[in-house]
Amino acid sequence: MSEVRTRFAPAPTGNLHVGGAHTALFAWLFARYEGGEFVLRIEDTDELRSTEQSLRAIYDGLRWLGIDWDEGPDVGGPYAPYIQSERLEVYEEHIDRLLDAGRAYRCFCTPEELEERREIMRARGEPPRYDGKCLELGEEQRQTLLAEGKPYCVRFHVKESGTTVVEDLVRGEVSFDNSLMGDFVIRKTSGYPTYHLAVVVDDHLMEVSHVIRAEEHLSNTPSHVQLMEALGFERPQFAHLPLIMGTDRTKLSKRHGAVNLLDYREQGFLPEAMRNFLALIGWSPGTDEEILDLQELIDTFTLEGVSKSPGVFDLEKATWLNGEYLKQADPEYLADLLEPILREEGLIEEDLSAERREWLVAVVDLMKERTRLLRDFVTWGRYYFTNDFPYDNRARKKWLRREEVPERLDMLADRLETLESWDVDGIERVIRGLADDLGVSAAKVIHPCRAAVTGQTIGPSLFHLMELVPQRDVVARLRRAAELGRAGKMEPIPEQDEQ
RNA sequence: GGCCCCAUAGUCUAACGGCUAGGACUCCGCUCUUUCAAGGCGGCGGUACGGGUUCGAUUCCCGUUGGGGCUACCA
Repeated sequence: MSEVRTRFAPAPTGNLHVGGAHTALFAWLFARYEGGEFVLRIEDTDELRSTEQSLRAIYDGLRWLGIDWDEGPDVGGPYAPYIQSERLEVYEEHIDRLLDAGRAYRCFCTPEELEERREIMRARGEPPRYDGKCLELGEEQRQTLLAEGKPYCVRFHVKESGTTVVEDLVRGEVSFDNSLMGDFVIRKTSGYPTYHLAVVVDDHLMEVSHVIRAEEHLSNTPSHVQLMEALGFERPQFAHLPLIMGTDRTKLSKRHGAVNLLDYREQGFLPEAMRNFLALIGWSPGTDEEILDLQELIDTFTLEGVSKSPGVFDLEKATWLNGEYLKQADPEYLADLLEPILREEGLIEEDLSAERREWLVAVVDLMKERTRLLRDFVTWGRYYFTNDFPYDNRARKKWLRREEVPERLDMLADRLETLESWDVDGIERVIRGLADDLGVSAAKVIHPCRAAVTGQTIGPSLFHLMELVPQRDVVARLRRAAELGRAGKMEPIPEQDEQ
């Protein structure tokens, strides 16, 4: 009775989007914090838009974030099945009960008629709700229409007066005027139940204790409550979460670009960072802590900490947070995540030898301090993997096009070519030695060398980075840059962004 | 239009009537360093507005404004 059971009940239409993931995360965290159960239920009562592919995307997305479910379509459970299209008889039964009790009735109005009448109501400035036409149907007319085989849907007859009060754990008491509600459809002409009927029946049958969902459902809740009352169900607790909005302050949707959770995996987000970031939209642990691992999230999550106002999905902050996670991450782990990405870019071979793998881990360890997304490894870190990298304009302007540079690069190439031990100390000795012999500061050699070897003016410690690039390649890069410089081919590229 | 929700810097948030409204992202400056997109230090910037209640309002009440959600045989 006091057991907490929450659920995430997505419609398998399209990808798991960020908003859905946010809702799922909160419902899951609450269940975990309370030591209760978390159920995954698939609401595919939209027969036309539901797809198998979408179902897989939901599984993938949730798993990626580290959200697991105690009961669900794939794992089963005591209240199976967990896919609504497989529970049709259950809904039918409840619809019949409402029909028998006179709380629901068959409606023969066609969509066209409905639309027409709604239009009229709108024109008159009235709320465009169902006018109750078929409620007035006499038994005889009903039988005739039925006998004619006229298609119908079933509508729930809402209370005509009074108010319905919803007790919400996030928002407090919210009341709705019953006279403003229209009789809504609970069984479509197709025979499928609508969301409103199915959600109410399933939450009851599956003994969901806390209905945690996004705020867009708050307005539907009085309808659900009336359905529960008519069916004699006990009310669950409700908690309506703030919506996630795009930067234009409307509900995050396809229009905003990347709303598919898994797109962020593609972009190089770590799941723990995305999870942490999502948790921070509309919730706060109440302290200044912002970087919270899974266990900390579970330990500190409460509904009291959930805010009422919607939050904007701030990609900048998500990226920063990801960078923080990257810094702290185990290089072996990051290398695992990076391998497929690098392979896809053609930057590493299919099978990594133990030695190559070790090298990759070293590259990751050196770079992770200053990356924010895994993808940064293939852009900023491209020079570790291939000699085919661009020279950015800063490198060109500051060093590579300068007159004295080519000669120095060649001298450095000559000395490095014969270096016996290709390691940090050896490399540093050669570079500083050349600077000494030239009577210039070390920086005057270091900077051009970095520009020639990486194409950039910034990056990790030069000596450490060079150690990870084959000696032969470094020498070749130095000579190539010298040659291009002399040929006047190191001028800044106009169309390239210079900052 | 109707109903419902919301309102602390550009963004995410803390403060649940009582210190100079705290933290984070972004931006800017300084600093360390061979470089910075990393580190360290610092700075700009906020209680939407108007009324109440109160000794005292970010906080409570009302209104205004603004934003959002719902208004489907989608969920």
